[in-house]
Amino acid sequence: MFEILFSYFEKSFSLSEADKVIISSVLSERKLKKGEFLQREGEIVRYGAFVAKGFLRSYVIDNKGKEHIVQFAPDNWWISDKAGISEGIKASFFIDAIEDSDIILCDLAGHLTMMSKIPGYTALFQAGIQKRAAAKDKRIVHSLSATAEERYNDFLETYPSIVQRVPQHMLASYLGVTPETISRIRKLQSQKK
Amino acid sequence: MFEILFSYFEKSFSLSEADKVIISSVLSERKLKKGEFLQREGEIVRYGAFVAKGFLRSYVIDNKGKEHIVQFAPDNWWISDKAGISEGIKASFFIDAIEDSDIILCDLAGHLTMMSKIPGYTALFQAGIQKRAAAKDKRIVHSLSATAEERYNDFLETYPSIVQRVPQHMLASYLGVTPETISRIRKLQSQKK
DNA sequence: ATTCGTTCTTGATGTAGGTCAATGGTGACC
DNA sequence: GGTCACCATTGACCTACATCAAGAACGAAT
Repeated sequence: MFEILFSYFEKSFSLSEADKVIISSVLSERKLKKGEFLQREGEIVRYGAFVAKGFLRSYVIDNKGKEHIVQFAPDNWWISDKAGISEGIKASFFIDAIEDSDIILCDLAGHLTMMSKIPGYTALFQAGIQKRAAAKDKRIVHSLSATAEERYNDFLETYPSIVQRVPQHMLASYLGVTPETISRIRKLQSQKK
Repeated sequence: MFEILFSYFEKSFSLSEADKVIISSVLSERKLKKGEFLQREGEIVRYGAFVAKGFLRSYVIDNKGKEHIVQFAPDNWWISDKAGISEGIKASFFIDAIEDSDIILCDLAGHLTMMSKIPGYTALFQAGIQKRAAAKDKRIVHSLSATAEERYNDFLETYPSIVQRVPQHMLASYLGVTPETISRIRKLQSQKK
């Protein structure tokens, strides 16, 4: 299972055998069944997770009892509560598996070890932070200004592979609309063509 | 002007005289008149900025020609295009001054120097990244799920000092509503009491 | 003092998308 | 194979907010 993480890393930088030893000694593996939780809101956060296979999501429940999906994490994505990995912090999200999943857990110690010993990791991590921040800014602006249909189309373009895999009420929850609206948008668009 | 930055730092960690020398040799000062730009969309980004005095904002213009404010930065805040400071990247935002402002510029080299020589800075920077990421997540969820009035009230609570200083059409732009809506919300609330 | 620009207010009307409710499809489990 | 959840669809109606338009209040510039 670490092999998947290795080849993920090797898309950005090369790993020596020694690096691989460090990584596998410092991280741990876990399997999640569909529906199983990695963390619940309010629990103490210990790990960030890399999805080797499967599909996770993070979400919050607002004061009206409604779920709002914050992030999808299909294969080869990282998911964590805060940006990066911290420790002793209360989780603000729920994170659970949408499909049976194999994940790799990274705690703060592991993160720090990799940061100090594997420069490529540090660079990748920093770049990831920036990319995510930019994506969040874009999502904020979009959710404030774009129509439901625009957001839907944008999601299709940006994450075509995700659309296939999530039930559409989850897509609705991510986009901040009702499932009915997604249904109507799809109908409209199929008629247009 | 560096004094303001120093005391900002010293709220989190202590600075030696040597640290202060490093900092002031590596950063630069600048004044902006109200309305002046620090950067425009598409320009090459060189600096993150610390607002010593005054008020900046960042915003985008969408394809319908509408402005959307991404961030406000009053005294003692940082503002930058991406999370953190990078170089040779095209700006995705406009950043300009809402009031006459004194700012301190930090380029990538300065950032790296401080990261390597001043551990307190590194810690503060990391913590800042996390706080911002969490704030953005909250804003995303809010903008997808809360009503205009809820978002307005939340902004009042979270940033009471900012509300005083920005014209309300900018507040509207930040919240993703029209100025008319803000006006009506205010009227409603003043009647209630 | 007067003009002008800018911001804020208020009203009338339109519309995107939410809510509610009924119906049909589909897969899991006994 | 039938029952039972769960999910998507569709329609009728409603509401929050946008849009458009017309003043009012304020300060800055001449």
